[in-house]
Amino acid sequence: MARPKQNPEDSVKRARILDVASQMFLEQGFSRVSMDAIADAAPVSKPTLYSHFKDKEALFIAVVAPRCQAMFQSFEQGMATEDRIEDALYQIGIEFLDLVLSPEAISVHRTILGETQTFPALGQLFYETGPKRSLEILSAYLKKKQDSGEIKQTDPVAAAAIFVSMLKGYAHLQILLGVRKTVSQKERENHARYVVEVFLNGHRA
Amino acid sequence: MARPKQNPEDSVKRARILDVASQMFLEQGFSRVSMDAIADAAPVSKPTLYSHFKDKEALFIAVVAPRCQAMFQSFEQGMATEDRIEDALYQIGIEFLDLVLSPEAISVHRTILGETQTFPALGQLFYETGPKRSLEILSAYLKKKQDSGEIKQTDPVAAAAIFVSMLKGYAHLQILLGVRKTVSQKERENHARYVVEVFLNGHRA
DNA sequence: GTCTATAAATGGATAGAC
DNA sequence: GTCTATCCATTTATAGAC
Repeated sequence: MARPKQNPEDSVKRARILDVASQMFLEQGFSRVSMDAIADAAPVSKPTLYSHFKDKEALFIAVVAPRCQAMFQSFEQGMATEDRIEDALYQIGIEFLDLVLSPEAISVHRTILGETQTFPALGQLFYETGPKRSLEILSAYLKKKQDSGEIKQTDPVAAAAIFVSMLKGYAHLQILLGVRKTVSQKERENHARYVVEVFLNGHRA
Repeated sequence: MARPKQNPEDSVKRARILDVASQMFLEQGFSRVSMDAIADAAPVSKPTLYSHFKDKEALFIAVVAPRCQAMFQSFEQGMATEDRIEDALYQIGIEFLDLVLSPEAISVHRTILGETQTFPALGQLFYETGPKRSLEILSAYLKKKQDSGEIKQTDPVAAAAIFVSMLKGYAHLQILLGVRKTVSQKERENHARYVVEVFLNGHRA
């Protein structure tokens, strides 16, 4: 973990390694990518590779962990809008869909699921920096709206979970499974609108 | 694919191979399991292994494909009940949860997601024998209820998708990620009840 | 830190005897 | 079909020169 030295050349190579390793791991999964292939693509020699990362597992974690952190940050910000609840939920919905349907997020999601058995800590990390954070933020928002009487008093966490689950819907699964490639902007909008409607009908005060 | 011969000994070994390969693949994923390990665990020699299955990929498909088919059959049957729609949806919900939260289904789901890049056909197969079938059956049911005026006229496929997505909820993701191990019967019942309520409120005629 | 070269182990797959 | 034994490519990881 500690950077080997202060040589500026280091960080360049280290960055290159992380870059290609990231791409390859997220594309092919942990087991199917060899350290040789990473070294060749970086391009650095294998001893250099091993001077930066203790072993293959360390490199994998160094690649995937920051992705988990970064991915959900954009989502956390767009939550502060003070519109009518219909508009706010719709906006949240669109942003959430843009996030979880992005090729980046799909790759991370798929890769982590595939290696959950091997790296249990990674599944935990992903969940806590991603889905769990989203749930906390959204449920806090819903709680506020419950207290102000705009929606019915129910378990805000359960409500948030159901909202997010509806949003993901079948499209997310289809893309994860490779059955379809993209979801058009128009589809996202229609879906988000529909979800907000069902959700609000189910939680009217 | 063609059975090598009619020797009764064959099918026994073949079954043993499929049995241990199934367990190992679903536990560890494709890449992490070696043909050596399978042969050792069966236990058969490697040439025997290769006499039954052309190569590792063929064995993997022979293991996973039937699981996809089998898993969802139980679900398809419980659909014919003629209760009030509240009760029917609740019953469908419970059965669906029992299916997708079972260790078996979780293993299959996780394994296939992990290997989707490598075996695109498998993702397709899983989707079509599993989620797609469920969607078709449920949406046909909802269509009937729409035509009889019990619920609002909307796109029945979208409605079915949203219902199933709510059912899976966060519990499914948490288990896939290894964050939690089980969901108690009581939790399933509460969740299903809540989902049915939200769904019906959102689709009242 | 970086390289070339290689160690040591394991992977998938097969030859040839029975 | 089944076995023992083995081939050959590839894997992770390191030694030793610069």
